[in-house]
Amino acid sequence: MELKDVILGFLDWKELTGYELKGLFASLDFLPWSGNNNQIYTALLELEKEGLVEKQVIQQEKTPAQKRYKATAQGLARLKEAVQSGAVQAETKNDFLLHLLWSHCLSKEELTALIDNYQRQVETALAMCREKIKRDKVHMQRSEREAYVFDAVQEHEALLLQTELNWLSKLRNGLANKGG
Amino acid sequence: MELKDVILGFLDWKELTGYELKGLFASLDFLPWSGNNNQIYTALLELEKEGLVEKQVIQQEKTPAQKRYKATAQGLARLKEAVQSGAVQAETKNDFLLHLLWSHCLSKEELTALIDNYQRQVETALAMCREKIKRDKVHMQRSEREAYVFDAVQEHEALLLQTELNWLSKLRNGLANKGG
DNA sequence: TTAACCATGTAAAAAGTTACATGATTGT
DNA sequence: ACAATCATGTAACTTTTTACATGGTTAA
Repeated sequence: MELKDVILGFLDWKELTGYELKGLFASLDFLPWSGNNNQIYTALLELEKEGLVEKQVIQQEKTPAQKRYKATAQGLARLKEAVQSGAVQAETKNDFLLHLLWSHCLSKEELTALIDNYQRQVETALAMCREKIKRDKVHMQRSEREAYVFDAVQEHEALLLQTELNWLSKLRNGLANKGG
Repeated sequence: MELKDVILGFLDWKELTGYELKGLFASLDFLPWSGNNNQIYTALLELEKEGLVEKQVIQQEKTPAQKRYKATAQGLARLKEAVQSGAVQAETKNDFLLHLLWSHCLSKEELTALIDNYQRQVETALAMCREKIKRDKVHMQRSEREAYVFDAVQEHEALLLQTELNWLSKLRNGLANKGG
């Protein structure tokens, strides 16, 4: 599933401007695009050229004009196709694993410090993740099912962080039991 | 930690050619670079220019000449710095989450089929992952500690896949309990 | 007055993938 | 014959990020 398909999903859910889409990409951590201007605005132009979205220009008194987009029928058709296509296997970039891989060059104390630091970092990330889920205003809830699914998607990240902490704890114990 | 640091780690462990490095990047799933020619050979040239690695050209009778690299003292110093620097928070690209996010456009049966397919895919990936760990010949074991750490790094991926299956199971139950 | 918000777009740079280019050897 | 392995490197392309460019409003 590429960026344009995800945007299509948002524009099927709600009429949105490029600026609002940027906000969504910035606030939803499970979206693997930064949502910078270049990505969003060029994607919208392309989607429009392909007839998958249509826009409505709204002139405002004090703030600049808005281009409010929504998905067309063809857009929705393409979205459904994308949703039903096979998912690409998830891939994780875990920088800490690389640090650990070459930790041979560290003393026992240095290695312990490395693990301690990372554990604190993950704990913080988990706390922030849970905080965000709580006070997040974005909710896809056109149906009870959609609301449930959206929660599951958001909880996914917290689960990964908790798994990381469990793995770290096991690593720490394993290293301690090996002695100095 | 960038590509050059990881290569430095390998060349501190063992003298290797670009070709052999390519093989390592292809076989170790936790390395977030494909290890294509462009990446490896240009990285090696740069590392050499910076004095972080040095090479030994070995002429062979039948196969092309080898350039066998190893890390220098400065290279090792840079590696240790990189290892001790703060790790970047892990980031996951999970395509299935995006499919799920817009699954609103699917019927109950279509959604179930989507989840079924993905579950089978993850089960296969987990089986392959475990297989690979078993028959893998690459082992960093300059010390007992390093061997332990290497195992932990390899197990990390299997743990993530198992977590994905647990999460899927919970999702499936949750959707079933909501009724049709 | 300084920063954040609103609102859209383009240009340049960096990172990553795929393809091109060469060429002998070994196994099926 | 055909594919795979060994061995190195470059060129073209795609994707992603960062920076440029503009400019009014609102709140601390």
